[in-house]
Amino acid sequence: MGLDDRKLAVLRAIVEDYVATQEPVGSKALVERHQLGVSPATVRNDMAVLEEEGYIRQPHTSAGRVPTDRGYRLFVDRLSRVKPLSPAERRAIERFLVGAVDLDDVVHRTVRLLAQLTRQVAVVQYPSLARSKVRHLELVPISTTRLMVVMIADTGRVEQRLVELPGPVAAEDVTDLRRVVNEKLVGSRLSDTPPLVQALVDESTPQLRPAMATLSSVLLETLVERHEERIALAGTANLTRGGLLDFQGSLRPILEALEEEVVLLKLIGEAEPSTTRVLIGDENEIDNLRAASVVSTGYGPGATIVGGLGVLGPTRMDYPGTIATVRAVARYVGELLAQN
Amino acid sequence: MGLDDRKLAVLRAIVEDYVATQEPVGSKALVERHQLGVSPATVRNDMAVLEEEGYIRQPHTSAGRVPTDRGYRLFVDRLSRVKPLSPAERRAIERFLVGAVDLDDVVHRTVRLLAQLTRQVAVVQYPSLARSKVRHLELVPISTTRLMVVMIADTGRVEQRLVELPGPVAAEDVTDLRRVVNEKLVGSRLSDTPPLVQALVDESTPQLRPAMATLSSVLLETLVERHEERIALAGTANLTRGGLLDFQGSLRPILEALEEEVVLLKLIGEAEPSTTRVLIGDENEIDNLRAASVVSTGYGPGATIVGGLGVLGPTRMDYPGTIATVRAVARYVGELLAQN
DNA sequence: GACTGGCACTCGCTACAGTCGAGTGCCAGA
DNA sequence: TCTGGCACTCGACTGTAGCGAGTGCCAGTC
Repeated sequence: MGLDDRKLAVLRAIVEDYVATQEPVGSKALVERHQLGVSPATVRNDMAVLEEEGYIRQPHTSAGRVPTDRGYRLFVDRLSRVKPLSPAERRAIERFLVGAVDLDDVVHRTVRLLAQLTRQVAVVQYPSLARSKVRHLELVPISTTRLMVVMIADTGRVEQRLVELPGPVAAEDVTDLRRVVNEKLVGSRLSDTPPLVQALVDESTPQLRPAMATLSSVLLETLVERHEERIALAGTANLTRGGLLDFQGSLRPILEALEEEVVLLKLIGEAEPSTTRVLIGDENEIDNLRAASVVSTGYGPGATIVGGLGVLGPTRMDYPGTIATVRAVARYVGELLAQN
Repeated sequence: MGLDDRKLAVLRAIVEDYVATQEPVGSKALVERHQLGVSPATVRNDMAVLEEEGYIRQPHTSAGRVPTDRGYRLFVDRLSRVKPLSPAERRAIERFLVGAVDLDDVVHRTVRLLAQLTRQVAVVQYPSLARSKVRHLELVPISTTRLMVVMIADTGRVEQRLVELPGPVAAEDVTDLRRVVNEKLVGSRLSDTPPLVQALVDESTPQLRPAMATLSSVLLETLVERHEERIALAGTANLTRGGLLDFQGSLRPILEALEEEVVLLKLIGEAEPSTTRVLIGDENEIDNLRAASVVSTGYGPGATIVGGLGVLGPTRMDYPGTIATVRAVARYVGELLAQN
């Protein structure tokens, strides 16, 4: 088990070279390209140990070595420093994000930016409703028996839903409904609302009760229970970089997984404060993504987290660079949101 | 030039066989699989003529024939009948679309349905704002100098925008603004609003004028000029069907094109009433899509068109089936929208 | 004149053999 | 513990040969 420093250096060198060239790396080439201070033969011995421990493997005899998922894991955990971003990248981020006019715009710009900087598939979750507070609820009568409910969250998200009322409701009653709903719900977290919403119905006047019952059930159902998360995606074309070598030749499972919102949420939606999560290959719970790695983190104004963002790419990816970019973008987006 | 009936039958058989098998089709196989009533030799002669006219070609000598874009065009225009949908498909459409709770839901369901039925990439444009009428404009104060404008269109689309006011505005003034804006704009087409919006400013009281000016410029800019179109996409995984044979081996350009909203809009956004547009390979104006075909049509409540939808796939696609499905889905969606 | 059967020809595909070379494992020696 | 040397492995590439689907052409028939 004892991996001395040199063996670790060899592993690091293998990962770096393989990521750069996409070709199995041999002992001779390694010694030439890195100052390891030892001969190829020694490196070979180290490689044999690393292979036995499961950090690298040979695609076939008489070929160089390639890192395994486990090897990447060790590399990420212990052998790499997060690269500081280049000034050019910082500028790119700022330039890209400045001038966003609303939340939609912010999210779209962010996801494109991430895809472009990392040259990978980028995923951004809209601020989660579960973590948002109600800023305002607007009721707009569409007809006498139809209401459009527009909820504005403090994170900037706006959700609307059509409500079919059980019977006609007068304009004054709508005003009443609006007032009551806002008085009770504004400022509260959506995930905490169920009792509040229930109270709404109990406390309404008999006249308003039927309408309020429908309204509150729609609110509960669409905003809390089936809590509507949104996701933006960009950069799928990046999957085709590196020919067919990555993803063992078939993009199919990856593309399929990317179409499932549930899957995406699972990938990036479980963010914890100020952590960057890296899932490498097999560590991924989703079978379709066993050939991919995901780097994700949470973002939000200040220290709170309102959503997740991240990128997905081949296990053979530039982890230090990707991690740095994901973090930086998340931080900038957080700042942007804090300004609202 | 004279293509007699048999030659046309041969072309039709070639297209059908090639679409089904994805392999160049030879004279012998053709005669066996279709009742042409002539010998392979005769078919060969016909093939030679068809090739000379540019309807089919040989990938290489000593291989069968493959339709050219021009061949598909002739097939679509003159040799195929639109297949009626199977009852199972009709049921699938109804089952899928029933129960949609709002426009977002309708669009998402539609695009997934289309992708699933045609087994191709599906694209659905949200009802265009340019073709929508204003149903209601809501102004929600976020702070004393910030307003959220929520526009609800008669097509069900809801757009919101944050407006930074030049100075603080009192609550009563917001009420005034809301009343005025709604009085003037409700019921009008957004594309017709520029003069109306201008009038809004001219007619406001001095007190409201600065706020109204900002508000109206935002309205103009975001809803009319840079008229915000939305697009939903699904089924990209279907691009990987048929191995690497379709799209001459690289999905890259296709995926890139699909990421550009502008491109997608161009593809499906120029719908004309009750026409199904078929663009085959080279006919496509977008270079990246020269290896693909697009089948698109408009949809909307009743006879009006509010947006486009369609699918994109390899030139080697089942045109009759795809056309039928696209039309049917568009019709159902139209009916669904008409109910609102 | 249109169609057919026959025939020589083309050429991609597959299989097989041979060569090359990067890379390895192992071992004796420093 | 490291190193240089050496035999070995095996994938990648090359060249050759045979197979067969498919063609174009032509002479013959209805």
